[in-house]
Amino acid sequence: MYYNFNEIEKKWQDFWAKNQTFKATNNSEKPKYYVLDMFPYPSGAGLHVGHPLGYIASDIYSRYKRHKGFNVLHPQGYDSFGLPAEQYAIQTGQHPAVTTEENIKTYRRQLDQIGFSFDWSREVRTSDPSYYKWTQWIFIQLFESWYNNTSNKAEPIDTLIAIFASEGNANINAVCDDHIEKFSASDWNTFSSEKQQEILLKYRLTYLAETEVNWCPALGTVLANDEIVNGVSERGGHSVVRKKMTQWSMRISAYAERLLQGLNDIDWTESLKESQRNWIGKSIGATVTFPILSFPEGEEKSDVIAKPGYMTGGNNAHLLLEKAKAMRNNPTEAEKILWSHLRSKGTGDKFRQQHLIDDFIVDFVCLSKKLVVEIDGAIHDSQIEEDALRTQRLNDKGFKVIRFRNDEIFEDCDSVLKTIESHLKAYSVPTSGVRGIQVFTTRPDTIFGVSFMTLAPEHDLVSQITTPEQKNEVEAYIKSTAKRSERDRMSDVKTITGAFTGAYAEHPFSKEPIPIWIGDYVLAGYGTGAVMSVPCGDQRDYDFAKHFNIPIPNIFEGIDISEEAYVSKDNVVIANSDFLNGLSLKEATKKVISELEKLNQGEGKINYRLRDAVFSRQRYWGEPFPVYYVNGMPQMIDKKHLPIRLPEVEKYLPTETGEPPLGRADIWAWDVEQSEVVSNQLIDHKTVFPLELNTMPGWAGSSWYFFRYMDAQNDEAFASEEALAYWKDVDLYIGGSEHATGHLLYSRFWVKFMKDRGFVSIEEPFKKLINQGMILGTSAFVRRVDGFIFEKGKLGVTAYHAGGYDINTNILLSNGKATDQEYLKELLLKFKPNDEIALKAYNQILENIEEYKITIRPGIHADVSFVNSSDELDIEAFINWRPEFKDAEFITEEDGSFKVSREVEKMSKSKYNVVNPDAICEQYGADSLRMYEMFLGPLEQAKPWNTAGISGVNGFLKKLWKLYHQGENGSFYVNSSPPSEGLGEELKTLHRTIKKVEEDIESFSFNTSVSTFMIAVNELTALKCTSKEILEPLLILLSPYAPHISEELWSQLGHNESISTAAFPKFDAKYLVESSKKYPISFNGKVKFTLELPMDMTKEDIEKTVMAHEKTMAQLEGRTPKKVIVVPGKIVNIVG
RNA sequence: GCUCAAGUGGUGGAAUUGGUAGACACGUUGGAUUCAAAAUCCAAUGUCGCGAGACGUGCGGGUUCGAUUCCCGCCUUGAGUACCA
Repeated sequence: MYYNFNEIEKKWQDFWAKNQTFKATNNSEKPKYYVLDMFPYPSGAGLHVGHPLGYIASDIYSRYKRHKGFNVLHPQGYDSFGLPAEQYAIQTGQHPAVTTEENIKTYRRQLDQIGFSFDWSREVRTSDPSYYKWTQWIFIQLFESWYNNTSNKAEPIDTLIAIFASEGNANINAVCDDHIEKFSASDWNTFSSEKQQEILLKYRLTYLAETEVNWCPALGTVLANDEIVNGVSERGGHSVVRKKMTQWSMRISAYAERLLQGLNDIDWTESLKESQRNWIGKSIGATVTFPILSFPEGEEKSDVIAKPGYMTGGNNAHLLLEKAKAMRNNPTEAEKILWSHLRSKGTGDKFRQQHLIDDFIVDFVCLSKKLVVEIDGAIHDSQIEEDALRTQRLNDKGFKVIRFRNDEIFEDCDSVLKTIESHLKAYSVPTSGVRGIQVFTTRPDTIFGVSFMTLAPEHDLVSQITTPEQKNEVEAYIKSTAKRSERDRMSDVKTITGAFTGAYAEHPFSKEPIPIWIGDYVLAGYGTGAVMSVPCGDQRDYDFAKHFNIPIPNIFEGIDISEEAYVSKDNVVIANSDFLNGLSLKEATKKVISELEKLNQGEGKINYRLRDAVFSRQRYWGEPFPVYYVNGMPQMIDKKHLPIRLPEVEKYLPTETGEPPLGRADIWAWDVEQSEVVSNQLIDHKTVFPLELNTMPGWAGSSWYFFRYMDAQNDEAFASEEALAYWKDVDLYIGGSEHATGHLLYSRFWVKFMKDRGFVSIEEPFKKLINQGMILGTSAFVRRVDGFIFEKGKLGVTAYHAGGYDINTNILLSNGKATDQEYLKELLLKFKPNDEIALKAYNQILENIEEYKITIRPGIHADVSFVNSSDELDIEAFINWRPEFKDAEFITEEDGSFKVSREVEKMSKSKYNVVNPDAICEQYGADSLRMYEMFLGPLEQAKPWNTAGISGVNGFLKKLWKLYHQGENGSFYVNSSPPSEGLGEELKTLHRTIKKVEEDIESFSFNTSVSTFMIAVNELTALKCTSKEILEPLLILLSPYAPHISEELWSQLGHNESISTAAFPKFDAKYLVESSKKYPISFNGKVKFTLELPMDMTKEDIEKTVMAHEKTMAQLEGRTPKKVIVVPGKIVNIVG
């Protein structure tokens, strides 16, 4: 009987499926263990050998844990919403559900043939309505929650509404939008429902907000940063513009600190934690507000006008403006007098008269300092209450109101003006940053080193502050940077660009004017989109200042900044900084923050880089939102009507008007009376309303799927309380590091949220996480003579230069020829360059040809399936595949073979180096594939695939089979005789193997345990071991790695039950006790010979024996050693 | 630039606490078996050297009786990140 792996593997895969061998139960006496693989997307291309690496590792661990007596949950499913299926649908018109179903079938077939111990009864698919019902449900929970900073957790929105109704929002300490107006309880209660909803949206954990996106009009879609190359879309090369869109966002920033702190409690690799830490990007510093000194062109462009929201808007404002104009033309006497003093910057600041603010026409206003001056006639005495309300409203808008009586102006206009001037002077910039430039800095101590400000070109203020003289330059600059993607702008450090706005800000302390520049090294999305530039302390600011000839004041004592900025935070002593002189970084920081707070121009602040996550996608193939709109306000559909199913559309493209694909659906409106989705034609905005047209992003479904596996069929809840309480969290999670800042951060966020709201009891989803390294492909290249490259000088050392020239030939060189210098020189003579300059260089090179190394380019990718393990190309197959080489000249090796050159690259279709596991399973079997993938090297390390090596593990399995088939004609033979004295060596081998394999699995060092099995089988084969006492436990050790052959031999040993739950053999150290040790005897640390001595020999005896040995004498040649070091059980070293 | 890994034969890699560097495989070479091939088995295989021997874990130092392992400096490669103000 020979080892027929195809038959055996099929047999046991069927057996496992039929008997549901790996079904996990939700209640068990055994301890639980949850092993999870990262959610696969079922792509159309199927699996290549790189994909199963992590699955094999997790499967080995799962099987091992079962042997160790755990109730193991090891599920699998599909993250089946996603772009590729949608792209395919757009191209072919096929419904993504159909292609997804097909792809899943392929995946399942491929996974099954590798023999994974998944509990398929718990399979989930994110695109299945019974699954996304719960994704929608969680979305609603997020919508109905807010983050209470005081309790430091998410709470139901009802608690917030209750507070608003009883005390307004003054004392709320919540994570919310910036610049929320203050309101009282009575305000709240008089607000319209829309107004209340609008306010609540600013507090909800998922909310609608305007977000800037990369919009590609031609594709009708939003692109990610890395989908844009050189300012145009990667696909198609269409132009991309930055556009504001209203989209759902997730307030993940609320959890920044907890996401950061949580990293300390989980067993992940340091590098992974580090990238999450960087992503969260906590920095401690201060916000500083720099007032803007000049609003050229008057303040018409100030935010009062720029944000029409400040007016009542529409018809009303239009009427009021007319009225204001009339009032302006008919001033009262007092107004006339005061205006004569205020106009034309009589007080130093520009005033306007009869100006419209909100619903009010105020007498005089200085917009830049937010000061309203009202003159009250006699009539005002009778409307004190109305005036108080008016003042209150204006205050809410940030204006200060001062009132004078008519007679005050008539009697003592000077003192009136003085009062006004003192108010103008006292005006301090509100910290909201509305009237100044707000920046965040981690180095507030360097504030006296500020010599300019830099705004991101997209900053809102830019258009408002730019002077007419600078307008052209600034606009041209903005235009030129808009073309560069965020990534381009950030990676290109060398090109320094920028423009001066003509405006100045005021230094908070020195009151000096500071020029305001714009530069694309400042990014709008980070911090406040503005920087206080300290050229002496920041290299980017330094380079910018040098480039534009901006002064570089030095504020560091004893530091030379003539060549570069002093960016170090060590040994800082502040100088030239007024009240900060002589202070250290720490002292100065503390001092400056307290001074800023006194001025109301800044405060200490902790900043996080983590931005709220955009949650809308303009796609078809994703979860629909359970949301409809009433008067533009989003409404959640009641949980009991979920799921809201994805509607049918006739095409998967955006609509002609640029709406997402769901805009094409005919039946996509919500009837609140019937509680069902109905035809769009019925929309009347009374009982039938439009539904949300965006869908959810890929990470929605994958942020909580690990809970669904605990109770995958549950209709009543995303998982039952019992299941959640039993399985708790994932004990071991294996997957790629590419999810470091996406999936792994978002899931942690959702889990923390779900814990806050009491839906789950855990704070972190993944206790231990391992990244498997990528398996790389070994590409094959057919080398074509298309030019020569010359390298001169010491290769590998710094000094060498390369040159070369191109030619066009259809000559293909076998790799041996292509690397043969003599041959290449011959070839060189045949192909002279055409142009004169190259010819001259060519002749020079020929004269000194010995000094050069000639190379040619790698060549053309050949499909690896045409190449055998000795790198020989099947020329015929190659020509059939690439007919353009039909007439090519193939220069072979001396023996007539044609060799390719090899290079390690990412495994990818486009590089023709993909190896399909199907072919491997067919030729060598799943057990060989499993063992070989592990044998390749450490799990976490990237390594190249080379199919040739698989014959080694395949040979091992054959050898193993033989070990159990030492009977006549290779029949099964295992001897169950009791252990005898002769079993000593065999027991030693067994127990050494048990020890090593157990240690290796526990430390995820699977590659070394494969070697251990090989050694064990080699030894047992040499010992001709046939004893059941040895061979039976050996199978259990092996079964996690090679489950099929283990099951087969296990059943041949007479077992009727699967090997999968057999208890793991117990290691017994007594079998490994050695009586003697072969000591390496070294002289000055170099081993010269070995000497076998008893283990129990004392140090002194060892020394004596060694010194007396003839080989020692020979080594010493009569010298007397200075010292003899004896480490019992280890080594002897003789010095001297 | 920063952060984190990693540099060991022709190749993948091993050496878990400082103690015989190169386990285990692949490949290569030679041999056996075979009509032949596949498969299988045996032997050799770090480099230089006929040999004794010398040299060898990216490079340069250091600590130590002894360093792939620890320390300092540098170089290279890979991954992540992106001027985070």
